[in-house]
Amino acid sequence: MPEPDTRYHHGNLRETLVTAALRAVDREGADAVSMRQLAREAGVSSAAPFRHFADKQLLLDAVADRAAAQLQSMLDRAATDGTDALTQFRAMTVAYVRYASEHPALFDLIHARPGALSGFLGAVGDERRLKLNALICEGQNAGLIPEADPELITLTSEALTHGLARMVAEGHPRVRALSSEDARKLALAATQLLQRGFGLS
Amino acid sequence: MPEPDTRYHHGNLRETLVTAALRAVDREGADAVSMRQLAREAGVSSAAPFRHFADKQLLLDAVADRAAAQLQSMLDRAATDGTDALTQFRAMTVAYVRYASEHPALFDLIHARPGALSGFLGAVGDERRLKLNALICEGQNAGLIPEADPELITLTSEALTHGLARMVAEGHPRVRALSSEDARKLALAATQLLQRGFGLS
DNA sequence: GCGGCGATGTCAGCGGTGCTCACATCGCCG
DNA sequence: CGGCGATGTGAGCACCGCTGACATCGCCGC
Repeated sequence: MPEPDTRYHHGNLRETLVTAALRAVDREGADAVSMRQLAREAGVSSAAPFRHFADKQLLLDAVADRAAAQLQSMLDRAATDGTDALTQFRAMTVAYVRYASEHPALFDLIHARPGALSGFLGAVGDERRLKLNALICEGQNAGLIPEADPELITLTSEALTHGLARMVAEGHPRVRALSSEDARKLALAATQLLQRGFGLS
Repeated sequence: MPEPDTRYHHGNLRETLVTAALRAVDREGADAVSMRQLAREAGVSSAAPFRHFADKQLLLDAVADRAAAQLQSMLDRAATDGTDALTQFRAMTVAYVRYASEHPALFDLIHARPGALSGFLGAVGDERRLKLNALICEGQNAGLIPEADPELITLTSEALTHGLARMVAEGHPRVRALSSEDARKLALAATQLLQRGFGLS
């Protein structure tokens, strides 16, 4: 018994596959991973993975779920950094863009669900939107953000940060990381949007 | 001679391949197209396409170039609609988001160049940024847009419109089109950004 | 305790893919 | 008109996603 934690027949394959696939996607992009290669790395036959994932897309979905959870936890953690709404917003923006910069392929995968509800209708998008909305209302009550339709402000700031993140992620696929100076500048720009505020007349 | 415009051996294959690939990408996504399938549709052998494109990526690059040209021409056309900078900006935003909504897979492809300069460093991004910058300076001179670092305003509006476009494109992959009402609303929001204006203190 | 049964893994294989290489064919140019 | 380069062909390689029949393992009820 070389491995104490290997259960069942050969080990807990499902878990092994997901974590290996996540690393592979992160390093080489989503369409560079192959079932057969993952099976080889896990030391099982090429057909074994299909006992756990009916097809490749389902594996990628599982990877996307895990990546989304990672991102979400980073956002949550970032939101605890500041006390007022504005700095929390800024921290979330930085974290979001930073994730896109450091894990462009995973960031892609999260928003690339081909089936039904994707990126902004999926879990991450919803939670993020809720949090942003709450922050904006809080900021308005504190007088930090001008009065205006909160829905519209939320939509706009969401679009702005997502656009920044995508621009960074699309820059050089998995080459250049965002300098912390650049990140600060971008976050500043985004925050300015809220400070100035705007809305339908 | 059934075909008068077929030159050379079998016809002008290169052109045929690019247009067929463009339609295929638009309808079914980039990784749903295959060299062999395209060859079949063109009535040539599976190896023929490789006389014109050393590998699949180069074909997709050509398709992306063509799509980018399409998009660019729509943006140019949209920019002639209005007289003042603000309405021109709004028209460009609508056109940009509309293209992303109607051709999500092509919009993806344009920004997905894996090699060197991609989306925002490529031709479309540059021309768009230049045009936006010009519009903003023009708007500032006309007093329509508050004085502030034009570079920063350009970056922000670029990110905002790109973010909106991606959110729409990611919504339901190639299912739902953007209602003209929604488009108007989004453009309004983006324009508000400029009207209010903002910049580094 | 043990026998059966479901979950898990194996093997061989199907049709598809990107891509290559030796060869055939065509048009143009000297 | 003859040769040559551009273009298309056919066979084939290695890989892929995925399938079905079969083997093996652990657990659960008898």
